[in-house]
Amino acid sequence: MKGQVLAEPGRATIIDVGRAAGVSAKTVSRVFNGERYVSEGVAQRVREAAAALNYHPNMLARALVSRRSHLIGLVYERPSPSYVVDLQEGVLARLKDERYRLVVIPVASMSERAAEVVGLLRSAALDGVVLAPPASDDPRILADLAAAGIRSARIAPTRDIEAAPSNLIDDISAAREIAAYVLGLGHRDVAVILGDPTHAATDMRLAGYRQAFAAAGVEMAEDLIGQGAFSHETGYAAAAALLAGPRRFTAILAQNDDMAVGALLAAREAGLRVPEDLSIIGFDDSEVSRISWPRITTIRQPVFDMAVAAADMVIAQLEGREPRRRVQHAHQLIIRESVAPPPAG
Amino acid sequence: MKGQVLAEPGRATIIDVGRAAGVSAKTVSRVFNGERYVSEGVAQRVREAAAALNYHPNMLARALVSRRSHLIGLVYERPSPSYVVDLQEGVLARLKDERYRLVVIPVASMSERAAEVVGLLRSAALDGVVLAPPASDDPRILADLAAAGIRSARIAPTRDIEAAPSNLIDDISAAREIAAYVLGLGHRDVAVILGDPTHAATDMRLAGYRQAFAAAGVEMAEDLIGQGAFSHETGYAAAAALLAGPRRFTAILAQNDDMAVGALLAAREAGLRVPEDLSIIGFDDSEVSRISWPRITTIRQPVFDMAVAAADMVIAQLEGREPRRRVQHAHQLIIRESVAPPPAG
DNA sequence: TTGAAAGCGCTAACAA
DNA sequence: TTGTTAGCGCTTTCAA
Repeated sequence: MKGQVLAEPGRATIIDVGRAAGVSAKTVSRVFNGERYVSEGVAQRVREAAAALNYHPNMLARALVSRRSHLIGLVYERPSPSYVVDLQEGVLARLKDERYRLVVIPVASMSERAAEVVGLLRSAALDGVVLAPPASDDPRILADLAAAGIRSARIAPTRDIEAAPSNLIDDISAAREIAAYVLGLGHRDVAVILGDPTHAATDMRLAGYRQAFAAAGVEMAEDLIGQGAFSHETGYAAAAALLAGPRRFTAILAQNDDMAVGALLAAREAGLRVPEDLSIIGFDDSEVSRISWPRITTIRQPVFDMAVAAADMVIAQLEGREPRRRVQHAHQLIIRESVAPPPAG
Repeated sequence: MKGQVLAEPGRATIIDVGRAAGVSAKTVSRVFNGERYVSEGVAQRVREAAAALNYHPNMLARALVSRRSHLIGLVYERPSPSYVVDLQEGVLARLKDERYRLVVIPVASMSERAAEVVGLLRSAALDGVVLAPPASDDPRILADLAAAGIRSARIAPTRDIEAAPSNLIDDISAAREIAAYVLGLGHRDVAVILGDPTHAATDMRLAGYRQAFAAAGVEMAEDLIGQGAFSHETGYAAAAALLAGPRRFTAILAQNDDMAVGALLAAREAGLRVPEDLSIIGFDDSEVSRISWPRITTIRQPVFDMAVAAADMVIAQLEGREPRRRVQHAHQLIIRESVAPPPAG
């Protein structure tokens, strides 16, 4: 029995391995980090000793000395489940095989955000973060992150596009296209359901709709603009309110798919057939748009790809490479069964 | 100029704060950890110095010395987005205000799992993990976790219920109830769409169906049992195959809601009305069951609550408290519009 | 190609 | 009530 004993948790350290292999701790470190200048014989001995002792490097110690936690955060405000999962899977796809881990940081609401991000900065020891809306548009968050030396990349920001690496689609053009498609089918009385007003996409998409109406020479009815917040429930409520109002319309432009599906339910309850009596249009091409009935005509926004690219931008910065500053991702009009020409009458 | 200078990252340490406040590092540590035995005057000075230096504790250093990363993992195999999000939100709800962070660890498939979990053990420095199916049923994973000293709690395990803290519903009874309900309406030719065979819930739910059939004295048609894997697509495919087969049936028992919605699509494409011509039954009460049309009759499984409880069990262990070993959560039959008595003919 | 010494920023244990 | 001394397990000098 020597005076030195393994710590109670029984976890072997680099020193134990070194002792067992008859080398210094530094040499063990070299082997485990794949550094050059270790003779193959020594490396072999070290590996055997490590295996025998069931040694695994302590990430916490590594993190302390290297100042790298290998933790990447994903900050988002809970929209629909499928959007969140697309986002996460995209980031994870890029992190895979990279030694980085994903920490999810959903924030409940605008008001909570400030405190939430302070907490994020102070306590989470993140190396970098991917910011989804609306955090991606918050100048204060960007400033705090930069001040704390936390790398970031953004999904769908609309302001200060150059402030941090960005991944975008052209929301205005996309909204214009889909509205033009609807108007092109002959619709003239078109309702709109807006998303959360704190998300900049809400304004951009509305601007795109307006451009399409202007180009078609159709007046947009301001009293047919309902307010939602990107959820199924708010889409349902907004559509129900519009349908209960005095003004008739033959199509609804919802600013995302969840609200479009909510509107679908409201239409059914009002006894309307979709698309024969009422056309319903979404945005995002999220899973619900594909599994609803009828399936929703929408704009495909490559959330997964955007998340992959954002994660890549964060990693590039962490590795000292220059990240791409701004990637414009392609959107696409997806025509499905929820839209038809307006009823003859 | 002293010889000692702040590190380039400019981040103040506990020593800098101590120097500025005229106290030792340990005293600063006491203040920041809310320990007793610090006079209010000193505490005040320390706080002011910390604020002036923009000091924030280094979590990595804390983690090293306390042997706590404050990271909790969530291991799951990607089922539907709404299930995943329910799970995450449940864990996060319990972690909120607890200084723990959630690291998501989706594993692609059974085969990947072993290596994935080895990686988890070795590299992620997790304090604890919540295991969703099918990881929650894997004895090897449980053994490895225990060996590594990582606390765990499980969602919906079916084997070795006492091996680690568990959260369950009574899948057999639940499946029996919903099948009994369908048989009670008069259905006799009932198809089944199974979930992923590697998930134990698949077997349990089938067993429950069988019990109901036996109790009703109805023979279960083995050639009406289709294989799915819990996804919308597999539900669609399995239902389409059954509908294309020779044998008629008036109801489909799908083992989750996603597959039920897939079956709904297949029924529509086959020109069948749901529920007039064909009843469709799901399981889980996930979001899709509420937003589909018709809405799906299903069994409510409180995934969110189970995740909250599982996170609580992990935290209890980390704090040295005795966790609850086994919580049986209540399920509930949710009757909606996708089921009707069999057509008269 | 290898090792010794120093220290990352913090806290536990003890002393004052 | 406060401070001192040792590390946590690893990597980074720098020397051999």
